Amino acid sequence: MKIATWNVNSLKVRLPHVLDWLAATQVDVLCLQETKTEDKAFPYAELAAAGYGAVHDGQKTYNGVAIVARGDVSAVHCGIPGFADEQKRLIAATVGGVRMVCAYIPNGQAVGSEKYEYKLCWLKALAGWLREEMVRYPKLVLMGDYNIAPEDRDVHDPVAWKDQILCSEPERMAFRGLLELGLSDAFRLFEQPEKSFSWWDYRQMGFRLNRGLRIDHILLSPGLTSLCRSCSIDKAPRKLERPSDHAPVVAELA
DNA sequence: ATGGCTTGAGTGTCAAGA
Repeated sequence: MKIATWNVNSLKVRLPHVLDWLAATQVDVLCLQETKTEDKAFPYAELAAAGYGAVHDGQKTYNGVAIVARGDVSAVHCGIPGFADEQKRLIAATVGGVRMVCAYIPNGQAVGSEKYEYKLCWLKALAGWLREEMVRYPKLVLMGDYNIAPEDRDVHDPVAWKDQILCSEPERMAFRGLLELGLSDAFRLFEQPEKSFSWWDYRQMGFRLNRGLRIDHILLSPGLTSLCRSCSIDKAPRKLERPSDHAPVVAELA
């Protein structure tokens, strides 16, 4: 089974890229973040024509998450149980016997800001819920836009980014907290090129100069880690006209 | 340079992203 995560930064704008990419890669499950659309405008028909079902939890303008998949999608759940949140940032569903959790973790804006506190609270609630969810579902994958670069090697300029948003120690501690639940970073199970990133700023030729961060991740429960055969970042869609600022991350499970 | 792009809202120009 081939699984992937992609922050598309508006599904309305990026739908042609998504459809082309699905056809080219033949992934079985694709988690989307920042659809920026309400459910009634979600392109269910276009995806169905391509052979994919979908579940979506969205809102106008901001956020919005979806799981696009071939085959049966069951036991759909939106949001973190017990954590009241207006923002549509998490959707979970079971596909092919695997629990797929698609998350758009808050950006945090600036260290010390109100949004930063919200981000840390959100991560704490996520970890608390996942601890139980992993018992219920031994085969679980958490994928999405984490808005955290876990280590300095995930940052093009670690000195400039030191203690900045996406790289601060409390954010990295929260990421390690997820690993301590038993989750593994699929990307780091394999040898990878140096300076591998999943997001590049639109400004200042960020992509051409490879000034990026690795903030999109696929984390696997122990029951899936042993089945993971590969994990990579596909930079091809980032090179297209009017790209998302994020590239998809793909993993293959036996 | 709290800037530099891009998106959605909505028709002015701003909020938000990362």
